[in-house]
Amino acid sequence: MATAYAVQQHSDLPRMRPAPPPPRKAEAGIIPLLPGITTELHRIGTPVAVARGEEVCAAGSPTDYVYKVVDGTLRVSRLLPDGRRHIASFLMKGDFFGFADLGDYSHSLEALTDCALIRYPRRRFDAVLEADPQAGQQMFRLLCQQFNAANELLMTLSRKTAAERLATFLIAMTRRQGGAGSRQVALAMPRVDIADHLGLTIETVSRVVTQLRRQKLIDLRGSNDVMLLNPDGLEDLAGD
Amino acid sequence: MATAYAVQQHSDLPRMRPAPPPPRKAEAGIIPLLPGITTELHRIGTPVAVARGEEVCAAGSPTDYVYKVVDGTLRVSRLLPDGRRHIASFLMKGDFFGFADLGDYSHSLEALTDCALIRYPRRRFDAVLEADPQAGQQMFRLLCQQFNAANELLMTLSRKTAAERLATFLIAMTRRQGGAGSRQVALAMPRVDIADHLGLTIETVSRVVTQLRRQKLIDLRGSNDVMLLNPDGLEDLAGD
DNA sequence: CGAGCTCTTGATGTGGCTCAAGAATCGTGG
DNA sequence: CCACGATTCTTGAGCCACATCAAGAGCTCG
Repeated sequence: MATAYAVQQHSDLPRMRPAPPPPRKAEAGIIPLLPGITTELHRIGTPVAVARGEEVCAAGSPTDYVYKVVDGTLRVSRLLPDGRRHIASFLMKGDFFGFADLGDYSHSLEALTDCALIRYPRRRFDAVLEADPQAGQQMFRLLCQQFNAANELLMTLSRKTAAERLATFLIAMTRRQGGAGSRQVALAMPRVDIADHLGLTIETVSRVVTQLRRQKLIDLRGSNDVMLLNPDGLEDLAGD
Repeated sequence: MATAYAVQQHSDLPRMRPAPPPPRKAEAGIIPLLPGITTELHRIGTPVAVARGEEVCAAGSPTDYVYKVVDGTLRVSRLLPDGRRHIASFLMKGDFFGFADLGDYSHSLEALTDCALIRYPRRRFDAVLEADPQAGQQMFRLLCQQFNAANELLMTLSRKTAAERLATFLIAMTRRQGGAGSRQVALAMPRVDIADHLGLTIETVSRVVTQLRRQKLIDLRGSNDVMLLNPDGLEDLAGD
């Protein structure tokens, strides 16, 4: 489960992709922040600031902490030995990380933007969950949501076309960022992250974006600022 | 979230695949079975027998029950409106179904073999989880496992080749069925289910099986009885 | 023992990947 | 505020892994 293996190329494997450059290790500067948690958890959390591009924790390292996102966007990713990458999810305000991992983190957590997090020592976190049923319920519900999101993505990756994947992604991101009726998204992640999330390449993502634009389903104001011109049409394309 | 939509073909969508025939509805015959659960849960469970091919519950129907598998193998699947299918997981002895779904089931549950299940009324199930922290913890751990399995599959579907996917699948199934050192699997599911699990077609699965056989990585005794001739080689191929 | 599956194999097609330039965009320092 | 180097994004040409289409070959179970 370690991240940086030597490359052991197999005879007929796809050619290797250079692994993305390892992000700088987070300095974990302590900043003052109101926790805003409704349970016992707020007593054991420490506010932490993380700069854009920093790695908060590495896949394979021991799960010493659980994190809650207060502000900013992060990516949850994992590498194959030869550098192929998958981004399991993007985390935003209110999302938790690390409480489903047992011994070690299965994924890395990296900041896409400057972020404000709250860090909970794992042992105490577990202790609170045991002692406070309220908190336990809340974490259980949260884990359910994450599990359901993972299953959505499974359907998307296993059976949808590139255009359907992107439509699904854009709708989901728009909802998360602005609520149900919203028609605008400021995507915090570059194309390569979208590609690695959707099981595509940057080029394909780029091509599909222009295709959706030509079909008047979306419009761009700067490459990461997306406007949904025809949400119903997009939804239709996304399927289910 | 309903299953049987009218087909609304989009201009340039992939051609439709005929939806798999709807399985017969389960008769849910009550049979005598020892529950074998270590918590309060055993008091509210009812043994249920389900015949091969029957649907235990349908995607989109209300989550009236949670199920535990006592014996047999089932598939957890979901359809796109045009019939494309994904199988999220296969359930075996000890696995639970339905406790992560909120209002309605997001997936269908269908028996691949004759099965023995235990059925828990959802309301009472939730009540037990609230009252019995022991049971709550157990379900939380179980959900963690399912979540981690889903993430494994995400990595597989997003970035692995057909051969790597099948190798990953065969190793996982072998471990689940016979433990770490085992070298044999009796696959309970037909090729089409493997294909829908791994995001491939039957033909590709079939071709990869023969390819792995030619490479002396596996051998078959009957099309569903697999022997791992070279587990390390397979593992290598599976990656990570 | 034969009807209906499921599985295998072959021929051909194609969606998305790879390789290769450019064009925008973004930081950064002068 | 602008120049410019670096990064990200777009676009094109060609290719390849896997899908599709089409037969057969085994199984399985009345």
